[in-house]
Amino acid sequence: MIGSLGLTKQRTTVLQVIRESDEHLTANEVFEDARRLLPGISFATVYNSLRYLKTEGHIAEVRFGADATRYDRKLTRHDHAICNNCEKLVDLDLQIPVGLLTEATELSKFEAGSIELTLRGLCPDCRSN
Amino acid sequence: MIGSLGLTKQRTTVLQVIRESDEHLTANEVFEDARRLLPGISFATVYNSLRYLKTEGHIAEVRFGADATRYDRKLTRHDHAICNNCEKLVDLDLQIPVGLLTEATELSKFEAGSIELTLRGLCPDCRSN
DNA sequence: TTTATAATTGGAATCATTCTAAATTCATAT
DNA sequence: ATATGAATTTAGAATGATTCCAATTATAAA
Repeated sequence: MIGSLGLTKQRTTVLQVIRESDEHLTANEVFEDARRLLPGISFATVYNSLRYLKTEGHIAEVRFGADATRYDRKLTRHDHAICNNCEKLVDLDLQIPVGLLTEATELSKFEAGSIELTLRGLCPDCRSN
Repeated sequence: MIGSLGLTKQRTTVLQVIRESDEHLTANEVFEDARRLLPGISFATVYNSLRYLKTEGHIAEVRFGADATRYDRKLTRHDHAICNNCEKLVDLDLQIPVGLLTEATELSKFEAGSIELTLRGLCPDCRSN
């Protein structure tokens, strides 16, 4: 380990890949990119690292629709818009009214962790076609 | 077909199973229940029926976290709360302010379809333990 | 250094879902 | 009623994402 924080070079590489990408990468895409930086890295390690980085709060997991889980460097709260046609996923920063959060907490009786809004519709590309 | 609407007895059975359940069932759970009502039904047909019923708008699909897709009889817009600990998923009816929808549409440049809010946190059971 | 603990590896295993090809059922026009 | 073509169902194989496992290697602590 490096710096006694559990950040091995494999994990660091996986984290770097996610941080340097603007996309929401799948585990497979992370694997391909990571292998370019660290040729010997195995698929299992990528999965292990993703799990580790997620529980440590370094990355976030996004999953919508039918396809694979995607990973995201963005750690601040944010929302999503997903295209019903091409499945494109974009980030969105909305200001969620406090009242909505309290209402959600009261109705559900949950102890609130995070709140997130998802807009589904047609992305600009799919609108025009 | 029955009534020329594509509602075969297999599809009707699948729909009935979903309508009679209070839970968000996985395809596998739907299969098990459907087989009790219609012993010969196959797994593939359950999947076919789910896809059909979904595109026809008779059921809704819910997917969060890592596990399998779940199906839902509820057709009106609604929100969700998910437990970070036990993954329990509950329905929630919130009134989403119009301003939030317009803001989301403007920022994303999407043509709005639906909007949905997700609260993550600890469910009542997991809170107390 | 030895020793214990944690991480990595490659491959096998699992699980959800889709595909395929053959058999069956259905809708429609005769 | 019957023939014909289209849609549906079926069983099982195939795929794809993810996890598990046992063996090896690296790391941290004594």
